[in-house]
Amino acid sequence: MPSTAQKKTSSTRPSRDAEATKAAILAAAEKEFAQQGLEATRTEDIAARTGVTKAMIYYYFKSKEDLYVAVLERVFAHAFSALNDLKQHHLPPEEALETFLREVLKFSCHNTNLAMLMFLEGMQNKGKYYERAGIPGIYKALSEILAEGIAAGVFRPLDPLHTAVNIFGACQFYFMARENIKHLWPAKQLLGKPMLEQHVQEVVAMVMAGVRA
Amino acid sequence: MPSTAQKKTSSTRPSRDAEATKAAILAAAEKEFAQQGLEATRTEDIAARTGVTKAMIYYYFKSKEDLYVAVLERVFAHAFSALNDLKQHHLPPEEALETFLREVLKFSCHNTNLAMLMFLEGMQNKGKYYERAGIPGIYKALSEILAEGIAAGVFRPLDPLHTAVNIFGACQFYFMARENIKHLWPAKQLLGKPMLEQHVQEVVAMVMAGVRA
DNA sequence: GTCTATAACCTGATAGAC
DNA sequence: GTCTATCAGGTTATAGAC
Repeated sequence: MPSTAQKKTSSTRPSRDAEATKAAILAAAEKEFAQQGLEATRTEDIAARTGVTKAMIYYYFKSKEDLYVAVLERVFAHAFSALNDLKQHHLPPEEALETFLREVLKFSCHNTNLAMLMFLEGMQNKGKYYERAGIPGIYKALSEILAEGIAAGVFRPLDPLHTAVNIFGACQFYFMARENIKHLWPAKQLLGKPMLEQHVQEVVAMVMAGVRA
Repeated sequence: MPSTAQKKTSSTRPSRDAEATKAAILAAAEKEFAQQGLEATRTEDIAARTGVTKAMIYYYFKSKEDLYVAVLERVFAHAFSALNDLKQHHLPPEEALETFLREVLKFSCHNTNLAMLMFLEGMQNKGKYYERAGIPGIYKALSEILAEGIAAGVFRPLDPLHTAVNIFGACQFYFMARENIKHLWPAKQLLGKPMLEQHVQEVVAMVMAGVRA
């Protein structure tokens, strides 16, 4: 309940700046939607987090749903297209897998809300607001890399689709369960640079070892 | 929006049976809370799913929050204590890890809402309704097994805490992302027995290979 | 134990002043 | 562009009949 609608507009965000206000609303909405999902998010909370009033949300975005779609669009579009582009390169399986993993993790580290938004959208809204086939696409891209590696004999026999899902789990769970796991490192910032770098390293190492023949 | 409050009480659930009604409410509430979280869940939807009226929820549980706590209690208590009991056995690291994995997966397969409930409770309510230290406990139990394996030389050098989190991710993601991944297997039942058994097998194989020295 | 009806409250969305 | 005031609709929770 962040109800302290502190009006620090003048310090951090110039008053009467359309672009700045719109961006601030989008950023605040992203955090709220990633935490609560579409329905449970209150426009009042987004406004408070932004430092403007509720009316501004309806001025820039015509409804809560439209704001939600705008948030998803902004966060997903870039990430998905970059992952699908990797398919063009046709690297040898081991390199392809590591490259793919690092790319997925790059996006997740860069926007730590991505995993949550994707997942809540699927679970709560059944993908109603973001079909795009982009989500199945990334699982398929990964499973194809795995299948090629098996055929080439560099990966052990495994089910490519199941393993693709489980690999994504290893990559994303850290971000999705952060409130459950943060007490494991009382002195560290879970989303700080050192911890994120270690997460990437540990996931890559475990997955590569986990699939190798 | 399951608003068809079909009154099939006489067929599946005898009218005026306190225990049956209470159990039916708990079961329906579990599904809704696992999907929507506490705030976004509507008592009306729970009632409709149960086949009774809203008033019954407040008769058996005095508030939505109390019902939520009852659901968490019922689902978590058993699972966590069983996992913590494993620590007593002191098996060799490899056996201990595989036993632990299979136990975690047994609970997740038996109650496919467990992962979602745990995770939404952490993310949305910051563990307010279910601290119990049970959640950190299971990560620590797993990381201790990993640490022992490294010391014994049977596991490769890895960060035990990070790896424990990532292993849980590989186990649980399948259940949490089910709406995102179900289209990958158009002909199969994601939560049917054959698929769950394959999930267990794939996770165990990948994790064991992923940590072995 | 179960239902219907309703009270009290909250939230998305709009109108209109500045 | 931004705010205040307000409405319509929906939600939790309760009262009281059966």
